[in-house]
Amino acid sequence: MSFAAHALKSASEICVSCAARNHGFCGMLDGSCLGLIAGRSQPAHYKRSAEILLQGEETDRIGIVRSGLVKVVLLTEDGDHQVLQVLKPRQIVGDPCKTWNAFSWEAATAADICWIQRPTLNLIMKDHPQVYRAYLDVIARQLEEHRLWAASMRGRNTVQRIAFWIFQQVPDIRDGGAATIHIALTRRDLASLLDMTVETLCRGLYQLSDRDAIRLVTPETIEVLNNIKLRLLARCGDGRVSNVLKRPDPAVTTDNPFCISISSAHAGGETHVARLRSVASDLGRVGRN
Amino acid sequence: MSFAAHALKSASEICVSCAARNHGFCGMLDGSCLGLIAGRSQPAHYKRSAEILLQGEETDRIGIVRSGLVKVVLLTEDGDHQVLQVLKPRQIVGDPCKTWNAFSWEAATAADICWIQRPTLNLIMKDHPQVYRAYLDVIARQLEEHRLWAASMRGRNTVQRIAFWIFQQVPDIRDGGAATIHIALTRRDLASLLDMTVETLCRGLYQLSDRDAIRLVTPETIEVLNNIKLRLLARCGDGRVSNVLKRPDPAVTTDNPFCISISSAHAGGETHVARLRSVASDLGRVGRN
DNA sequence: CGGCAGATTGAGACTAATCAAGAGGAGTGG
DNA sequence: CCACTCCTCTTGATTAGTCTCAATCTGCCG
Repeated sequence: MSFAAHALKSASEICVSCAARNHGFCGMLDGSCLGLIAGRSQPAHYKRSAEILLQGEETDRIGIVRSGLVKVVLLTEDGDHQVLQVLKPRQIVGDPCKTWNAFSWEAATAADICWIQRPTLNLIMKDHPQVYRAYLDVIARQLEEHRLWAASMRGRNTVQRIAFWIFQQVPDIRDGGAATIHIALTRRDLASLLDMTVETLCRGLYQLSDRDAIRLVTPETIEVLNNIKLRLLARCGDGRVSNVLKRPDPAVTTDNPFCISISSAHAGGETHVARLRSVASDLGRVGRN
Repeated sequence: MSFAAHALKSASEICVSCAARNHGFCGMLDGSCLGLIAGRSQPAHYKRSAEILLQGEETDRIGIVRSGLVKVVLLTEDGDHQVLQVLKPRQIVGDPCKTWNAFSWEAATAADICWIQRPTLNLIMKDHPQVYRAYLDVIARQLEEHRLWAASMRGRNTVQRIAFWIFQQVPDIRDGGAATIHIALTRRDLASLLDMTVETLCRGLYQLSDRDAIRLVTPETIEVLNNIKLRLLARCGDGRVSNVLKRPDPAVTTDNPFCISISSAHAGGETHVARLRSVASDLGRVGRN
């Protein structure tokens, strides 16, 4: 009992500083429930490129990313490893329902994982259905995120994909200002995530640099010089983008039409799509079919 | 009460013939729980290419595919349709946790959907936590499936992707035998799913036909003449990736399993690539030649 | 200092998109 | 019945984009 109390205490102390404490899975649980789980969870630290879960192995625990980045990789028969997704803090490592892993999970950076034994979680779940709810919510978000990511990679050439990724990394939404971002992933991992070769990634970065959208400070550090230009490069054909950028269009610079989120893409019906299409044609978007 | 009893009865009758009855979401529920849900569900029929859920709209219901194929599409700003995934019977339509839809769901073929109002489901869930469990399981499977699909599309050229897709459609695993499969999707949808243009899809199909792997009976019907050749053209291993990796390899289970993924891919690069290349030549590259 | 792994740059080959056009089928209206 | 349009499927020629192979450069560690 004293052990349990001690465990509970230490875990709670850990939870205080945890990024996932008030958000995601843990954030959806109430105090008593969180205490139960916290008392039975085991934090673990992983160095960069350490294996967290190995594809094909059996595991009876699931984890929550506390800090760092975790990549979901598929090991193919030819020994290649494909980065499918990069998980950020608060997201879940491992497959909730399967005993064996369909993928490998590796630390993309130094990372902390908070582990919970699956049987323990199942026991808690019996008394606290809200755990299911929290779990479902996080997994559903990861599914949506992955679908959106897959969609983002489509219909974009390599430079656009790179620009899009950088654009997503920019912490603040303020346009025009300069932001310094740190590329935590290696070139190899980033290239695999963006589905291209390292060489192409490298060339693409320098293309963005040549166009004064970003500045390559060090191989791991880039500075976003022009966020608007970056965003345009992320979604438009390179040919006519420069033309658009040369003539400052107030409609584009201030109230950028690409700010329109996907959710509202169909709200306006015909006229909305028509308007978007006209904008797209202005920018020379290379669409398919 | 009599109405409820009637609804329960009719729904149960529908359930009897439902493909999802004993599998997936419904299959994980026990009798009483299933009865509760069945009594409150509404079946609906959709014609091919009918909108099931519209991207950006709000919905308070989720659906289960009873029959037919449902495509998850993302409508881009330029009015393009991107097919992200194709859902088969027993899978779930709609986002479980969000009130607005991040994607559109459309009937890829004539399809039947079994709808459940979200508030109703939430009420049932309070008393029957197993519903959460079932729900989580199905969503997790869809996430895994989508991740696997994304991985399958990578590192394969267009002909390999087409061959891979056809190979997945073959109902039986019997090698060597001829099987006739029906392409339920339109060329446009299939091309979008495989991330290529319709022209490329068409050319690829005829390349497979020229190599006597398949025979194009009608535009919608193809006959698999040589399943082994098809699999080789798809660049599939003898088994699934997981099966290969499931075998306990002492080199893998040591403290540095990473050596087989990254290190060997680079350090032993020459010989490894050379070996793969020889295999590839055995399989017959689908180049122009 | 040399080895080593990662990052960068260059030249060439080749895949797949684009543009263009023809063939076939389904529906419509005269 | 035909002509007509519209759409899907198909094939051809061209070109841009990306991968491959190769070499160079960098920082890091023993």
